[in-house]
Amino acid sequence: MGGRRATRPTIVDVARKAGVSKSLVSLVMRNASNVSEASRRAVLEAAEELGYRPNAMARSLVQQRSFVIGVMVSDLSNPFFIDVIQGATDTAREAGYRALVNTGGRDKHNEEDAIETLLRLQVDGLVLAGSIVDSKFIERVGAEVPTVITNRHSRSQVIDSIVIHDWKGAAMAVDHLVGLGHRKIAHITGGRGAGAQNRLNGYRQAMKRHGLEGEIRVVPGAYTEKGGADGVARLVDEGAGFTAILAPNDLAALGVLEALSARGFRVPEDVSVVGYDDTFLASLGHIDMTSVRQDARQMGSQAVEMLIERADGKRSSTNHIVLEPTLTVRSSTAPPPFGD
Amino acid sequence: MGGRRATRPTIVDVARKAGVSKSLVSLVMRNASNVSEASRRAVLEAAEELGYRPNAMARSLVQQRSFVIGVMVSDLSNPFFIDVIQGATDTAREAGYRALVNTGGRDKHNEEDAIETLLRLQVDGLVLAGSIVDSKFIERVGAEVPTVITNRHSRSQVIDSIVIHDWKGAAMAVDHLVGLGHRKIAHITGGRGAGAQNRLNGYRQAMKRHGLEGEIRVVPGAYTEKGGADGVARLVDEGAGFTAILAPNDLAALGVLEALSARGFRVPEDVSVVGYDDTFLASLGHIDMTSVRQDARQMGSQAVEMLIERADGKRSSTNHIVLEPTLTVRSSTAPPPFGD
DNA sequence: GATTTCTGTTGGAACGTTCCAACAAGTGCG
DNA sequence: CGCACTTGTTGGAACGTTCCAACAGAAATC
Repeated sequence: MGGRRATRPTIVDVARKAGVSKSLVSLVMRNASNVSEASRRAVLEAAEELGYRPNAMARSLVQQRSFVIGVMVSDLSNPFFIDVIQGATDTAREAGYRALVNTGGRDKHNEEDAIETLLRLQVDGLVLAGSIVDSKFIERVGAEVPTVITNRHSRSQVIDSIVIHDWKGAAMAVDHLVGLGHRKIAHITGGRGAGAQNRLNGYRQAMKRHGLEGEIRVVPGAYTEKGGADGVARLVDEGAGFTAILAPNDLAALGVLEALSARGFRVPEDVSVVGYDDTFLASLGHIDMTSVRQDARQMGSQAVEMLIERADGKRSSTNHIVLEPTLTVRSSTAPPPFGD
Repeated sequence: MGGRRATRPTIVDVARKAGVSKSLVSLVMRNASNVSEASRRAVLEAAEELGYRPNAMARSLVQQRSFVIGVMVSDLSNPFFIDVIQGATDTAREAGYRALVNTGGRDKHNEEDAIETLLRLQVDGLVLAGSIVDSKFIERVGAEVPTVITNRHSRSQVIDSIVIHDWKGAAMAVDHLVGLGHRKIAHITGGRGAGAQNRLNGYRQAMKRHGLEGEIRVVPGAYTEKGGADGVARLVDEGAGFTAILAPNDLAALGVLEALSARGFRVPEDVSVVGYDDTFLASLGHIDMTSVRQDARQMGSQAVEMLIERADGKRSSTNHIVLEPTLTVRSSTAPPPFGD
């Protein structure tokens, strides 16, 4: 049962069967123009019968191009990156490339390993989505193959980058809350997560701009549910009041919601909450949370476009792109309680 | 800026630089045993200096093995499959293989295309996670390369399969609810989704087994938030009472929760809700939902193990594995309201 | 009718590896 | 000392494709 798998037929087998040269088979498979109808049919028929499938490795070996774009994504469990992948995949497909995903699981060593694997497979371009590996490593990689890094600020001369303006996103959230009448707006940070530092700065600046310098409240957190919950615990322990919380991302915001309700705070009546990333989590009916929207799909898509430009030799200068965030307002934000 | 990328150094360049033959370089790179310390060092040094990186394509071409396992996942936005990928990736890595992910986005044509791409890359094995392509197509694929299909029942003589006992999972949920005292247990189905039919059958059988044949209530739904919400609307419209709902998966269950709360039902005081898959969604503190647990990671892991067994020629019989679900009880289920 | 151009086809070199049979230089043993 | 064995190294063939210069035959041009 199952049986031995026959070795796969090669171009030579097809040629023999169709009674032509292997070169002609090659031409037919790439549907070149100067092939007679008769030969074309004979070849296709033979190929079909044998179940022939071109060997992409042999092909890239001689062509020196694989038409594969590697996507190394640090953290698959973050819905944000899933969207990046989808954008990259679709755009690659439209351009005649394929996107292959490898994951590092937020472990530096595994990430390097994943990148190494993709490089050995001779990918034509590399998207590093939220990678945590050293700049030095990335720089070396970029010298070998067109590379775009996302969600991480870069000044490299070699690597293209594409980020969403974290600073501005945080500021927009603050503006929204201030517009609703809030003054006591606290921020739980994303720790050493990608973009967290800029979001923090954006928060600070915006508070100052609104003359709320004295109300700045920052507690350390992380890009996880627990990070958000811990942040709330800290805020409450410290005693000073707050009427709104800016979380570092959506997952953390969920932790915030949970921790608040456990402590008897109602959202948004007592406290307003703003998430970040606007992943599907924020849009779940049961949650329906205001969140800073980052267009992850667009990000993946544009990253691939940049790579293909480079691969085709259409560009040799380095691009650092900054996308604009927007704010998706939902029902987790409202004016502060009376008297605050 | 950016500059022209030099062509990559090959094994011959390293050999020349180190003053040895390319064969010896090859041996060093695969760290073979019979190499003198002196040569080894010379080679490694030269390789380092040139930034040499073995070309995996050339290697697989001659070895007739790529040590790559392809994972075609139909729907990246389902957290369940993300876990399957993680399991597959980790297990592959431990066994000296790499897992590369390609996605079809729930589109039949794109899925076939994704599979084709992986095949042309000469993967040593293929995991089809929740694929919706024709059995006929899959059967042909399986004749070429070791293949495991997950979450889809198969009787194939060629393709291995690995599923979780959907029938039993649904029955466990019913048992749990009956144990709490429920009788009016409704089921919202997953439509044509993978495993949905079996879950439905499991529900029916379990109801009968408990002598609740007359209480069977089934409404059509889908594996989406909307599917769950629509199901609730239907149940309410139809008028007959219910004290518990078995959703077809977690996402749908979230829709159920939302629709219930919009209609003024409290969970679990008025209605108990059970989800399916036990993804991270169910465990979110804010949601904390009882759900039928399917060990997705284990599934991905075992799929890869089966592939490697085949690739190593250690097995030629076909395996159809059925994993056991368990029930994770959380706070969305409780005894029915008094009097029901 | 000779030359040029076009059309369709071809065999061999190349891509960057691994495999393999063969070898030179030691090392051990009777 | 002669022989067998071991250790370390080697060049060439092979993997399955594409590229390229070259070709034969037909069609077009003078």
